[in-house]
This record gives sequence, structure tokens and C-alpha cells, in this order.
Amino acid sequence: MAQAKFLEIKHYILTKVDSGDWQEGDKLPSENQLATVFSCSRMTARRALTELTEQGILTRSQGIGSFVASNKAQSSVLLIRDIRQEIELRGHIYSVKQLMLAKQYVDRPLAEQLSLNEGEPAFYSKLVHLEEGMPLQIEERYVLPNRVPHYLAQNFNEITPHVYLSQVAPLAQAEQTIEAVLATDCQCTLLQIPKTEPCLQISRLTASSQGVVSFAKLLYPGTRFKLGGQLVFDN
Amino acid sequence: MAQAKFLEIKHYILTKVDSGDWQEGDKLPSENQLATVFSCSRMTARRALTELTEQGILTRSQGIGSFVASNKAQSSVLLIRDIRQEIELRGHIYSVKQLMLAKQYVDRPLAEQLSLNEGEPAFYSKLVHLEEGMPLQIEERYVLPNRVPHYLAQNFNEITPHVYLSQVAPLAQAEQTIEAVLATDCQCTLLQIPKTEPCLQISRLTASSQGVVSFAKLLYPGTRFKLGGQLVFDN
DNA sequence: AAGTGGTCTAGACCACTTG
DNA sequence: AAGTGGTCTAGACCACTTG
Repeated sequence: MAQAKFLEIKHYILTKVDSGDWQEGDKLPSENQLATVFSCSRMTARRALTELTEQGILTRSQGIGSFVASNKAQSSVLLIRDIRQEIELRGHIYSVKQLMLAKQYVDRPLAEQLSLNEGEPAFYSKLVHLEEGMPLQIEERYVLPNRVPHYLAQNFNEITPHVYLSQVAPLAQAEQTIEAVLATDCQCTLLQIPKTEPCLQISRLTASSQGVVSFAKLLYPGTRFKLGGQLVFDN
Repeated sequence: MAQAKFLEIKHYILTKVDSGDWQEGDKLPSENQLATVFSCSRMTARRALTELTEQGILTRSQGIGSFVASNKAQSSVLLIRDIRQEIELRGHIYSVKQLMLAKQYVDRPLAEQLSLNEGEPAFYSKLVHLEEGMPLQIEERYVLPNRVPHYLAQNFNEITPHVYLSQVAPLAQAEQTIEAVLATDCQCTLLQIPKTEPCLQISRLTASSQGVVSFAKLLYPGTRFKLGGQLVFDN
């Protein structure tokens, strides 16, 4: 199976929603209609709709239909913003130190997360992002070579990995965990912080509509960074 | 249909996990076995397993089987879940220590956030939530008396502030920041952690459709808690 | 009455892991 | 080769909503 059919249908719907063809509140084709259009069983069309509903992109009502969910309804809790833009929006000077950019083999659990086979390497980058010359974030990132074949050829002094990846493999979904941790000695040196300073660590697996694209580990000094977000609820 | 069969199967599995009959890492019956035991089709048994996997309770591997997931604390950023339910869903024992519950005058900036006038008091509660007897969260909360007049009469051994507030003033919106901080001496004692342990602090202003309801400060020990979440994007 | 989503069946073929 | 989960089919009956 080249690509699962329910994924194809999800992708189709996402494209319609992203492009604005289907606006907030618009009614989608019914399960039966989608099944006819995609020549699949109703259960398969249904799976696409169900998963998009779980992702907060659609809402559904028995007897009525499926609809494009309100944009603000559930998403954008933590909008993933570009760190460079964030810093520049504060009117501050952004700079970056590139520490590494290379092909790298990853350990088993990470390989699994990235859906890499045994022995396949990932592309790896390690950067420090600075605000007014002060380190604000260590970014370590593993990227899938087959999704982003030219990753290693980029110059991250000119474009951040996040912006580059958004261009070549638009973010459709991400899964992340946020923790408070102590930095390693090496990280403390890079961030120019004392060993006792608590840090915020974000581990994020990102995916485009085609599937997993990269895994990023972002480390912020606790005294210089605060993560903010708005939540909006239905119920 | 009295109760959907896939719900019955989910409940059965949850009971097994909660009771400790099935421990972290234990292998579950296969889809086919469950289908036989519950006299249902494989697809129905499969649905129960799939949903529990999405909820983070199971992990599954093709060709190998389904397993009870690691209990490592994890919760969603998107969904504000009840901490008691979160703990109990992990099959752990929840308990709570109530440290304070009183009328209290707040400082200027907080009063402004709560839209309180000069001289008006807020209701204040301070609790420690424990998982298996270990402190997991210090919850300090300021509540608007005119929105929640009976807050001080509640018994938070029976119902968490979050659940109570959801009942009397359903959450419509929230604004929060997440930081990595060091705990104060007093907080370290309450959380039973060393002074050097980084903590995750969530500061959350919640509002119902009527307006601001409460301000909560939640403090988690970094070694016992991880905030997890799924993000979905428009762009 | 016709259309919608919600649940369910009894099969099928597949990819993957293990003995 | 046997067992596992992943995908899919072509039906079915149901509860719910609307004309």
C-alpha cells in the first residue's frame, strides 16, 4: 500500500481547509459522499473524518453533518512561532551560532519515532539562538532525509530551520512535551547560565501532511524565557 | 444499545490497569483474543485498543502486541484535564492536602487581572495534590467571590477546585504561561524535593463566558511531571 | 421519508516480528 | 509458519435531525 486511503482523504480535506476553499463552519461532504468520491468504503472515509475531528479540525453532529471547526476552538494553544521572528518582534537583535550540521545515526527509540529503518541516518543540526547576544535557545533537530533531502545544504545563518522546514514541508501537526530540567554542563556553558538554573525543555515531533518530518529538542534558560498561550474551549 | 461494546472493552482494560492486574509493560490480549472473549468482531476490540492508545494508556507494535504504557506523568496542554482524573487514569491513588481556604486580599497587579476593585477580597485556596502519596502539584488559586460565592464552603477532599469550578462556571477561555523555576524553601518542603530541583510553573487565568473566574498557580516538580500535548495547525 | 453520523460484523489482505 | 497489529470492504441496524 503506497499510502493509506484514509490518509489520502485526510490530506484532501486538510488542503481544502488550508486553502480556504472550505471555511470555518462550512459543511463537508457526508461520509457516503466521500466514500463515493474516493471509491472506498464508508468506514474508511469515516476514519479520516473521525481523526480530523479528534485533531480539532472538524466538528460532527449525528443527523446533521460534519463541519469545519472554528479556528480558535482548540488549536493555537502554543502557536509555534519562529524564534527569530519572535526576537525581532521584540525589537531585539537576533543572531545564531551553528554548532553542528551533519548526517547522524540515531538510537533506537528516536529512530522509531522518526519512522527510520535500522541503519538509516537522519540529518542533525545543533544551533544556539541568541537575543541581543544572550543565548535564548539551544535547538537540536533530527530531520528525515527523504522528506527534506537538502537540509544539510542550508545556511542557517540566513534562515532558521523552522522557517526552512515550513517551506519545504509545511507543518500540519506536532506532538510535544514540556519539562523543567537542569541543563548539562555543556548546555550551561552554551547558554551562559549557572548549573542550578532551571531550564524549560520542549521536545517536539513535527509532521507535515505527508508524515513525520523532524524531531526537535529546544532548551531555554528559565530566567530568560516564558511560554505563553491562550486556550479557548467549546464546552 | 445500552452501552457500546467498545466502551465496555475499554472499561474492562482500564479496570485491569487501574487495579494493577496489568502492570506497566505487561502484554495485553491480542485483538483476536479480545474479540473472542467479548464475542465481538476484531474491529470492535481494535477500536477499544486504538482509543486507549491515543489516550496514552497503551502502546502497540505491529507484529508484537499491545502493552500497558509507561506511567510517566504526562498531560495535555490543549486540554486542561482534572489532575485527580489524570492521576486515577494512570491507575494511581489520588490524595490531597488542603493547606488553606480563606478570604484574602490580593496585591495590586493580581487584583487588576481579576478585575477586582480596591478593597475587595478574593477567595483563596492552597492545596497539594498527591499521586501515590508523592506530591505532584501545589495549586494556589484565587477565585472571584461574586462569580463563585460558595467557593469557601467546598470540601476539596471530595471534589477538586477545577471540577467544582467547571460545574459552577464552565471554562470558556484561559490564558497561561509556562515557566521553569526554582521552588521556594516552603514549596520544596511541600513537594518533598531538593532545593535544586527545577519545577514547572503554570500560571493560568481562567474565564467563563461571563468573564474572569480565577487565577491559578500550579507548581510541579520537574522530575515527576511532563506536560504533553498535540498541536494542529492551520497554516 | 430521507439523510446524517454512531456502532458493529465477518470477512480479507498486508507488513511486521518471532520461533 | 504462526501470530501480531494496520488497513479495508460491503454490508447492517441504529439514533438523530430535517423537511
